[in-house]
Amino acid sequence: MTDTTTYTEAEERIFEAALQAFARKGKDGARMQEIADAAQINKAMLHYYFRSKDKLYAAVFAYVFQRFFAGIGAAVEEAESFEAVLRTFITGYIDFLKDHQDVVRLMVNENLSGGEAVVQQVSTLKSADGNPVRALITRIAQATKTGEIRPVDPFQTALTVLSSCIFFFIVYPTMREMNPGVARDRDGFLEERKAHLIDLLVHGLHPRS
Amino acid sequence: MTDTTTYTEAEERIFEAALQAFARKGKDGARMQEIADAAQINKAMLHYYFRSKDKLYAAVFAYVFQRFFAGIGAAVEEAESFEAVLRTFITGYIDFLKDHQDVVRLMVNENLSGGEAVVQQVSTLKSADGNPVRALITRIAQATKTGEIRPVDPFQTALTVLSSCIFFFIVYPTMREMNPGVARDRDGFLEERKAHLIDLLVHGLHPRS
DNA sequence: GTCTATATCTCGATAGAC
DNA sequence: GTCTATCGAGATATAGAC
Repeated sequence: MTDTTTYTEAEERIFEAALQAFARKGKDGARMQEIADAAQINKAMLHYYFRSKDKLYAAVFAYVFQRFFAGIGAAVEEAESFEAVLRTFITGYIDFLKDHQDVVRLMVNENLSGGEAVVQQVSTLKSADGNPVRALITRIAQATKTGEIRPVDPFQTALTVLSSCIFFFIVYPTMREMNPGVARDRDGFLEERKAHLIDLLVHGLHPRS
Repeated sequence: MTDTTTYTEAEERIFEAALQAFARKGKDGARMQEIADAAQINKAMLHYYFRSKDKLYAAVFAYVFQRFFAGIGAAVEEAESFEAVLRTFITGYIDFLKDHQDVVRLMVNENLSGGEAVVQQVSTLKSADGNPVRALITRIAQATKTGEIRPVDPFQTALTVLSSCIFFFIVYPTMREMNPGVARDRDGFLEERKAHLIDLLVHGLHPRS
């Protein structure tokens, strides 16, 4: 189930509709009928194309999982100084998340309900040796050895960076309610967020006497 | 629906069972039957006590919402230096989250499905003037003015601190899969996490020339 | 207050005509 | 490939005996 999988026009619409439904209501909460409606297709055709709800979910999740980590990978590649890595990563990943919010929601939903689908997908990353999280961790470890940054735990640091970028999109409804300014100028807030995170992490990781 | 609400013994059991079910499978995915079973009660009694699934969910969410922010509040109070605030908050809040993982899951689930229940609850915090997130933000703003820390955006900083503490618990299944060491010694990992976050943030916020 | 039995509805899935 | 009609499982909710 790689990225090379191709779909017909109808299947594409189903896919997008299913992603949106599963992301908002989870695997159990989503309804085949609403997916069919959103895809402008008959409900019977949904089963004709994807056999069952489980199979549809599995296909959508596999797609989302690859996307989620591809977004990370694209941001780590090709950067010289570690500060440039940090800058590129934070900017690139927040932009990616902004454009793929359903991807985040589905990933989180899957984790909340146990994450059984995650298990199989993780092995995909390992075997391909293209795990972008590991790439980020390795890059951090490298920078601690060269003295480019303070001696920090690479795994913890990577987790902190990811947390700080992703969490906002998860709790956006609460954020919006507590600080209406966030909703009034969402893009502006996200630009501020990038700057804040780069500033905080560069200072937090900078070597000291 | 304040904390002063009292419940009978049976209602307490229902409450705990419902929290667990809603947290793992969401409002739609959770089943009244499984809640009844877990509460060691007849399914009809569930409706006798709480009328409907919607009302049960509303009651559980209100309880969880208060708990979630009370956990933040308890950690901000009574600390002298800002570094002490940071230390107390991170230690206290991670410990709180560790002991109330279903609270996190339910909060996130609600946000993923639109967060309609959040709207009413936020007004509760505002009117009571006991919004602990605002307290944290105020404390950060204060520290920037006295020069105790660098001039940073208080809202962004508070969001970063919360993100870094909470996110791990949301994506734990994925973490465990990518780094089995996390599952082998969970408590140890969380102690490391506290130390890492305190270290990173203290350095990141420390005033510089 | 407690439980059994059941009404009512909704969902996933399929049969079968076209 | 496409659609209508429907089956059967399982869900919420309630009626009514005790």
